[in-house]
Amino acid sequence: MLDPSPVMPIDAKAIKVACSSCNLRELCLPMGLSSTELDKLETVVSTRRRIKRGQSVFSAGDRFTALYAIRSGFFKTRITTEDGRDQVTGFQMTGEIIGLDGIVNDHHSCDAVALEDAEVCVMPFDQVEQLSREFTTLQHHVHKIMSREIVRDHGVMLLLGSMRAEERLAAFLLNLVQRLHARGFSQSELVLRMTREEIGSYLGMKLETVSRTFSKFVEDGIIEVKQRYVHIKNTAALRQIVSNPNCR
Amino acid sequence: MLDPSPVMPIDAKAIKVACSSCNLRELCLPMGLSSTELDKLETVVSTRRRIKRGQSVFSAGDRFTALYAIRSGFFKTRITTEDGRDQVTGFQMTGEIIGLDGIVNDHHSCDAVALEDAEVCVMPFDQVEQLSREFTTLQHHVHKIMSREIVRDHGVMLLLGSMRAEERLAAFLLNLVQRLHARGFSQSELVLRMTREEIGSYLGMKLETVSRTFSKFVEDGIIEVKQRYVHIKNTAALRQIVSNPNCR
DNA sequence: GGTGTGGCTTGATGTTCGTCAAGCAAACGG
DNA sequence: CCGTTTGCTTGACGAACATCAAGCCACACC
Repeated sequence: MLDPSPVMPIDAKAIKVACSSCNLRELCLPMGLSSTELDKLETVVSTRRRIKRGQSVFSAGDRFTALYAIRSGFFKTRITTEDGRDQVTGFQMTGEIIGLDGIVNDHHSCDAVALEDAEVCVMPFDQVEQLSREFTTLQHHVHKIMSREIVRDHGVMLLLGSMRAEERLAAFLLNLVQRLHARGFSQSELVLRMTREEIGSYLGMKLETVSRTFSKFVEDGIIEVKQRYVHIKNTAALRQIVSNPNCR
Repeated sequence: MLDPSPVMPIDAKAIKVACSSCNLRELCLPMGLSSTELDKLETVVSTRRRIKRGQSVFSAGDRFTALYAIRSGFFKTRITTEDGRDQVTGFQMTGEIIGLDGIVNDHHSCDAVALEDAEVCVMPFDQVEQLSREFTTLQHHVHKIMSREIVRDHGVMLLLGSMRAEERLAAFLLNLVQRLHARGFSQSELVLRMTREEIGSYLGMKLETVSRTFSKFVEDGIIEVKQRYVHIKNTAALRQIVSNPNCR
């Protein structure tokens, strides 16, 4: 009910956002909302933040205040233990929501690092909660986003707990290319935004093993690799590898 | 606003539930709610279900209708792939909420199997959503429960992605005993409700390795094991194992 | 144009854990 | 009570992956 303009921070980086004209609205939080609901949502998503490559949107320990919708760019989320262990818990791209980990303890438990220059929409969580008390659609959508994250994580557990190196990498590539395709990119070509080491951390293997497995796929004619560029020549073969535990 | 009595199913297993007198209310959904909010919640949590050992509360593919609060008993959740792979994604005990995986696709993506005779409170999700539009506290609490699950899953990824067998089992035992202690049980003794194979599936190792690792801990005088019964003699040593990646 | 530097590849070797197999203990059911 | 089943333990062996090491490639920066 309140006009957002007077409370907007005077910040060169704070840009008025218009979800209704955002070309990500079918991927992002506004999915399925009516136009009046969209109008209200825009008062919540009032600012954007630019993140330079290597910088974090938030870090473990930071106070939780907002969720972030990725407008452009590519992120990794990562947890670190006191004893210096590191685990990449996910890679996020355009239209995906990050920050859900912070809700439970009012502080974030992981870092969200930009793997390339990026831009996010800031969604103050108390306002998201308030609005989702008004709009059933939004409420339900927020629940779905959280549930999706849980289901995704279970999939990663399956991968880490029961797959071998080749299966993991094949599943990883298929997942990436599928998500990119949903965003209008090629089904068969992609540019990795992360290092072999980051892939390895996510997949529970060492960077050397990641590299060797890439080489193996190239030898088998399944993919072409040139540094970060990957061309998937045989999607079916990758699927085969994932779904055939006993192919040795 | 509606009296629940006339719509209560006439079912011997449907018992009127009273969250306000439930001794789990500090663990379960009602946490932090005022007494008037509690009264309302009771109209939502109108039935209980008894689950026999080996039976499922829900299975992958089942239509999602409700969340379940565990009143008594011990569960595992498990996902299965078409090619027959199996992954235990968690073990749940008294006061914990299961079923969150079902929200995103209106169908469950995992099975929730009782590892002993159990009883759950059925919480129809549309009613939970309705009530959490009325009560900020409940809304926020639901969000926290989902966020907690996400953070927990990230912890499991860390375990699966970067720990070795001994570290995994040590972390697992510490986690179990800590959760049991929060429920009033011993800090040093526990009875496992799951088989070695189920532990192995959860921890991404084979049952033989689980068994060998138990034996190793026994040899080192860290624990005593008699079948499912485990006595932790040296909690510090277990912690040491978890937090010392380079202890070889 | 050299010269770092970070990221990647590849080889040789070692360790951890999985696999296969056998045997035992506890629980169950006639 | 005995036979059967299920779960657990232990050993021998092998496969998969980690580790260590060397060298290469692409790219940024003087």
